Amino acid sequence: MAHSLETVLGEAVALLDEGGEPALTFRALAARLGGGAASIYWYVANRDELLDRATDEVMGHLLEHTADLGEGPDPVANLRALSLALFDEMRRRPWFGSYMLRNTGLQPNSMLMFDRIGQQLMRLDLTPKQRFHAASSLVSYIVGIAADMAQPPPKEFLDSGLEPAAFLELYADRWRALDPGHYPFAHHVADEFARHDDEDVFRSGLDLLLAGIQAQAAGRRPAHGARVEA
Amino acid sequence: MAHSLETVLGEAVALLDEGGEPALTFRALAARLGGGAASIYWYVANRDELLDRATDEVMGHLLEHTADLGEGPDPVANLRALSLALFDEMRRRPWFGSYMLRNTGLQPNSMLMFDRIGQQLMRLDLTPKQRFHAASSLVSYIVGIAADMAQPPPKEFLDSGLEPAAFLELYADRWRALDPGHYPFAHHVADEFARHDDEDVFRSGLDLLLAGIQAQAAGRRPAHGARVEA
DNA sequence: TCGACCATCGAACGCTGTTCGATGACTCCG
DNA sequence: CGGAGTCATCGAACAGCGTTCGATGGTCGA
Repeated sequence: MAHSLETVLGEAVALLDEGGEPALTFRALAARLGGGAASIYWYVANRDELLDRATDEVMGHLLEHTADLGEGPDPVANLRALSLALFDEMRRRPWFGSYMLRNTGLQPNSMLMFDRIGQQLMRLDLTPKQRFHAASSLVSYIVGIAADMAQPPPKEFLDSGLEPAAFLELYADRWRALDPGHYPFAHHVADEFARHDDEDVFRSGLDLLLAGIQAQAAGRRPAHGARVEA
Repeated sequence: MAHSLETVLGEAVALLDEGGEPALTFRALAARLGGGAASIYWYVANRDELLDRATDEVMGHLLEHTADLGEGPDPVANLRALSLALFDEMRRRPWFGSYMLRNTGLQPNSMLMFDRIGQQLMRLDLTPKQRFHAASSLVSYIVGIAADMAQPPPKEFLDSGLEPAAFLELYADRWRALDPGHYPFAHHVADEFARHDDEDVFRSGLDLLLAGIQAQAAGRRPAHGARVEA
């Protein structure tokens, strides 16, 4: 069968989309491509490189689709838009976030995304060190949220067949069942947890970071227009 | 051979400390315990549960060693101290962070740590929703940094035998070799990257978040004593 | 003394990533 | 036209993995 690096990566991404990281198997991928598992090694040195290239592939597409997101007048708004685009992609592909930050040197598109974030920070009045720290913190935060959402739903959920909201409520009940003496906070926020929306949580922490960055740029004066609510 | 859940988890943690997650093998663990691999299944249902319990084990020890870290007068300072304790543990055990947030229901100690963070937030003048968002954001950020540090050093490094600082400089050179037109930010912060210290970066983002939280508590007035520099 | 339960064991199964040598197709050069 | 050589693919095999199973002996209470 006639393959090509593109078709290999394309099918690899499809496999990842369908079953997550454990579903990406050389044999399963070979079956899709209509050939033997050994053939894949012609295009890729090992499974790690396959994963790297697959994630960089989707990062490349994401960069294309968001090419215009850095051109707004407000750099902070651009950072928010860029971060939300990453969040959307991670919601679509839970496996994606997990491999986002292993910049093993290859992964040029991940590096490009990092640079895009940094370019917005260069438009703010910050020191290079502040900019480097800000970019790193933003990426780490995004990846942290990604790792959270990448957790596969416990099989209790898959078995129960409940709606996500109902399952969340069931989970909140488990919080409420804890000993209030040892877990006062769990009780305090059980309701919030039951009703929470992942994107709200993401936006909230993101805005904390962005407000802090903007405050730095404004020279410690209170930031204008920075959303610190919610 | 006579095992016990404690010795099993203890040796599992030792194995993880020595070789990271891939080193934790049922056969390797059995060899350490002086028995067969199948015996481990008496104490643990499968490898996932073994990992969960092992991480919860070290989280338990961490909770003990930091039991006094929530008693300071300033909740924000307590949050910083708690976060730094987690950071230290992740630096000591790179594998630890990766498994910190899979709260599959078991993992009572991870839940306890989450609650401890929340308890400090309960001392701040925030809405329950704000507190839930703040706790989630803090944990996500910490985990994101953890994921970053959990990346095994590329084998180029292990082969070269260079000092970490020298290797970092070599990496920075690679940034400097990129096309400045496509990667302006990489050039802009290459020096910072070469000299950066992981803990500084962590503290920086952490302070952004904490400053934002404190600003929320202060009702949008500029926060007192929140470190926004660096 | 007998049965029940606890803890452990060796052997095996099915799966994984990966390697190797062979095999055919295709291109280029004399 | 013919042979050399690279390209791409293949089947088979290897070592390792998590996991299961049935058997085995040890320990305890009745």
